[in-house]
Amino acid sequence: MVSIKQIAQHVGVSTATVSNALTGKGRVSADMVDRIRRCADQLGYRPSPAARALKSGQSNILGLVMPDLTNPLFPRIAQSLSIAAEARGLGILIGDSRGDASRQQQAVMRLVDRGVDGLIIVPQKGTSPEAPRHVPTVIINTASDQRTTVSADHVGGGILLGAHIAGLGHNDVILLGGDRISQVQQDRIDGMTQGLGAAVTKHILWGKSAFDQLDRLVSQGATAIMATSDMLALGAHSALMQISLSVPADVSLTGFDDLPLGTAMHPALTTVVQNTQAIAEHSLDVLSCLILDRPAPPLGRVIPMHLVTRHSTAAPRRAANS
Amino acid sequence: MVSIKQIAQHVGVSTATVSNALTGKGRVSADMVDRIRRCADQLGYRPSPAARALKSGQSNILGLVMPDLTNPLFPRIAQSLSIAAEARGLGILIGDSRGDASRQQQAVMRLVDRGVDGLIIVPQKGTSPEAPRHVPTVIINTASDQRTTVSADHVGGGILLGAHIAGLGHNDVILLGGDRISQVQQDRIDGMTQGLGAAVTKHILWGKSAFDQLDRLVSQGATAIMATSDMLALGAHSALMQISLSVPADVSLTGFDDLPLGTAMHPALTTVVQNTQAIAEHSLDVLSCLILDRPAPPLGRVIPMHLVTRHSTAAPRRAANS
DNA sequence: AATGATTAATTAATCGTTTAATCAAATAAG
DNA sequence: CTTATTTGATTAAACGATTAATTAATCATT
Repeated sequence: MVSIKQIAQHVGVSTATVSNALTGKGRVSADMVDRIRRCADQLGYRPSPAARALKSGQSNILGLVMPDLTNPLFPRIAQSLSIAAEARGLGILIGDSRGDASRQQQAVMRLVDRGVDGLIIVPQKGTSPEAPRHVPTVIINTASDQRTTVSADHVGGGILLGAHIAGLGHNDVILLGGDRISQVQQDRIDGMTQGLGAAVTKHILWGKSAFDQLDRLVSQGATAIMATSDMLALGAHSALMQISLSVPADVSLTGFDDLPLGTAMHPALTTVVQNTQAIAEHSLDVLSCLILDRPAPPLGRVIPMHLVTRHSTAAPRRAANS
Repeated sequence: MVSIKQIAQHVGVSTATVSNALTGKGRVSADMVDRIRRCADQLGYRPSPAARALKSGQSNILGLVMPDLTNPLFPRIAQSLSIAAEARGLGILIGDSRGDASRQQQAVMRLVDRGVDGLIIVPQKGTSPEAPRHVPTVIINTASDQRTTVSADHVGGGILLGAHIAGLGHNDVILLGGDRISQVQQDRIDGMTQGLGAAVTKHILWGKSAFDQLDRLVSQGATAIMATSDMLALGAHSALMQISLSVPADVSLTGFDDLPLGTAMHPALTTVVQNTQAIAEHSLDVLSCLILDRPAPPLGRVIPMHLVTRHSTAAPRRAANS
């Protein structure tokens, strides 16, 4: 590999001058800069990241810890972060926390040992990851998580959906959660509850076993099902079809997150999107400030979600119990 | 941060001795090793990756370039790679090639500039990424791609599915591809064609507009639809339901890749899984050899796929045209 | 007891880059 | 014409770890 030393030799100056010329610091005459630049890219010089990291104490690399990636939302966040990081000249080292909290902790440690400048953690549901004191960290979870610096407004998203469903005239609704240990899902349920308003009857069910109760509840008058994720909504849709109920004619259905499958299924799913781009940008803004020890990064910011109305929701066939 | 130098000072020896004691090289007395070890973890010493990388010329970091992550299979590969890499003491730096070939090329360059020891590239469909001469690279694509060192056996997977469908007695089948530019999908189609055998009538359709033709082809006698991905299969399923055809009673349906949505939908999708774990392991084996300049890494290996029979396939209602 | 072999530690150089301190030459000011 | 000041470069140290070469001390051998 060609180093600054070789350039120095070629041009006949000291390495310090080469460094100064290339980084634009110190005093170097204009035409010397020119000669050095020319020589550098003629020789195909690429600065050594290791040497820079060693000298500066900064790797320009961030660690990203993600939960099990089966949920297609996480890759989207990862991608947004990757794009945003790249724009800031930062690299992203991935760490998988697959499964339990202890592995998550291990992943954090490994990344720190690799010399990352900062960490972005999307916690396992129900866990509280801890980063070493001296490593700047941003946690992306949900607003009601006290430690969180950045998150989508899951409650707000729920409100949007709830208001939409209530606005269509539904007044007996099933709320479907996947795992009650997840604070995100709790917040979504809370939001939906708020959005629906006090007048609407609500049945909150958790887990896949809930599918079995759909039949009974619908026959007792429920006219809409609101799931805490698109995937769950797909499952509910399948369950409904088994008992010959159609969406949205018999039952309206909503999801969360706007996954690709939401447009692949029929009817296309009414759902709520989070602006992963904005979350990524803001996470990095905060993290950059923390790393540079800059004052008062705007903490606890919440990124609004947006309603995507498609064809899985409609007015109820007739008012059920009122 | 605590360095080797501070330990040396504490214990009252030279840094060389500390280094030797900690790495187990050179000559150090047993109890000196003990004292140094003790002091090291009392002070909370963590070796500097930057310094090591500078001295050794190896970063122990691999670059992973992935196409647009909307396809949920890629995260799964990323996760498998991440786990396999970790077991080998390697880190993974991600690069997003979102969209076009030129960005993919940029992503490769950026990773190389960050000093990765090697690259793993999952190419954009229809592109030929190039890594700089001196950077060991493994490409994960499909066996018919000449440059590829590792891949799932997409043709074999297709054969498995084709044989399964033919074995059930179907003899008029629709093959559904998403994008004909993708070599992977071409191979899958080829495999399915082979697996079905010469006696079966095949209609090959590409793209989402193909959904419109399903009605006609089925009424003309087609009894099964085989898609090149689970997502596409979900789309087909929705299209079928719109024209009141049920799966598998009226039409059998198969996918590819065993995505989570395959079990969320009803009936659960018959599909084919790739062993991402094995692909990851083998990729890293090959890459490690290339990096260490070891001889003859087993090239062009193909990892078999496995059939997952669920409830979206059944014997045709009655033999259509024979 | 003198020589050689072995053991345990140290010295010093190195990886590639940055940067504070220094220096010589040229220019400006008195 | 001497004294400041500015300019453009160099020297040398530093970042943290590794390692070949070296030295000093211990032990065994004849």
